[in-house]
Amino acid sequence: MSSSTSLRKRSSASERSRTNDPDRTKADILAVATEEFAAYGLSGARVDAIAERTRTSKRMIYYYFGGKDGLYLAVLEKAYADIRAIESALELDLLDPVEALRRVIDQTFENDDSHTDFVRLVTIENINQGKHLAEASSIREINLRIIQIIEAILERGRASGLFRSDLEPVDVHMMISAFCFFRVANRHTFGAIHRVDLSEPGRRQKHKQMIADAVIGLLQQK
Amino acid sequence: MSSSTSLRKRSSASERSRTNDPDRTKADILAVATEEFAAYGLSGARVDAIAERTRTSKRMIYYYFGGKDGLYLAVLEKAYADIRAIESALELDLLDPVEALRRVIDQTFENDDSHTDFVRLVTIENINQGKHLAEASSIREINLRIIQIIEAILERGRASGLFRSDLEPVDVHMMISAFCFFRVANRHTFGAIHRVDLSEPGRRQKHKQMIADAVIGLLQQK
DNA sequence: CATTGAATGTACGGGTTCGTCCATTATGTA
DNA sequence: TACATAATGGACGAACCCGTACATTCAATG
Repeated sequence: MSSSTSLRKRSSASERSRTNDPDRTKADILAVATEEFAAYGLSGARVDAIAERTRTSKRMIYYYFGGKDGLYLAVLEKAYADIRAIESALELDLLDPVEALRRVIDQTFENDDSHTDFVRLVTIENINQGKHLAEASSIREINLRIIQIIEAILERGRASGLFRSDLEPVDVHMMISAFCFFRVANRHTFGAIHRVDLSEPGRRQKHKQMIADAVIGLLQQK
Repeated sequence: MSSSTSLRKRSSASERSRTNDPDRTKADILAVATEEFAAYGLSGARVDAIAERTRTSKRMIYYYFGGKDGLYLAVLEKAYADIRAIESALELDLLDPVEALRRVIDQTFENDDSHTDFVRLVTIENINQGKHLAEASSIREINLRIIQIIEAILERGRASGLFRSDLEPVDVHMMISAFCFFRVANRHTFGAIHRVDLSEPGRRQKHKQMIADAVIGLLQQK
């Protein structure tokens, strides 16, 4: 038993001596952890399960992230950063306000729809009463961008008399987010109860149209 | 130490012999469990913690509900039943379609806003991929009612030429739910990021007006 | 009032899960 | 090359947590 262990010592080429690669190790852990936390929640996720699917060992999780909570926070920060990076890339200055707003809504819709992990992580953090997010100041900064974008659009829309002026950017953002987020976050219960598949392409398109029409229509009401 | 234990044997009047009351025991467990599951989620909830806060012992949880999962399912069913019972009581036949719809939206808004536990339980069940809800056929039946109510309103609205006819009741319901639900479910993350208190009365009223105007406006678009 | 099943309480065991201790190897630097 | 520090692995322990075996009491019924 133990003799066989002592035998394999740099014997085959495949069992090469280890290579230190901190960045890759961290990124690897983070990727696996994102899946695990998104799938099972904070309390449901298992540190051992994450470690197993990793190229490295559990020891590294504690070495780099301090523990389960630290890892969870890192996952959450990265998820927000990735999503908002996409939104920030929007170039809307040349479009008329209605078209620009439609573009923002389209972007949010597609983001939530294609980043299920992000939606689930945010949901989980809300179950956790946002306690971890409160410590992550970086997340707040990242999100100010989307508000600025909407604010600029509203400004231009008001200037040309298209939009009403009693709605704040943050409220408009909430409305858009609510629709796009709910479709993904509550997919399971809503789908099971009403026997509809919210991810089906046809309904997907319909909903995107609905949301845009509703928000834009609201802003144009006098 | 142990002598004192043997001493208290039907000594004081307050330590009366036990009284069997199955209904009360079940209801008691259910109430405590609702709080625990809503607070910590399915995997985060602790059976021992529930038992401790109960008038009875852990043994009774397994006696009446089979186990943690059975208890969770019972909690979920009761939560849905309670909410939809309120909605079903609406009397809308005499109102004009727009007013009736406004009444439905108002009801949904108030329900989600005042039943935080319900919102959290639904959220948790979605994190759990709706696997438990799929087994609870009762929940589906209960929810058909709200769709029927909306359908009737849409019918009348179309008949008098007020509403467009290309929106299904279930989509309208989703739109209403999405907004009302998100306000409560994502209160923590959204509030922390944008520094707004979504439960503050002023914003609450504003949001109620917004969602009603948006949905009704959408239905009136040609 | 005797009996029987329903209802309840206590104590505990087996498995799981987080975090850490100790040892070892890699890599940059003097 | 020697050394210091960073990076990694394996194994283990202590706490936690779910579920159950066993014992006991209540209440309905003949």
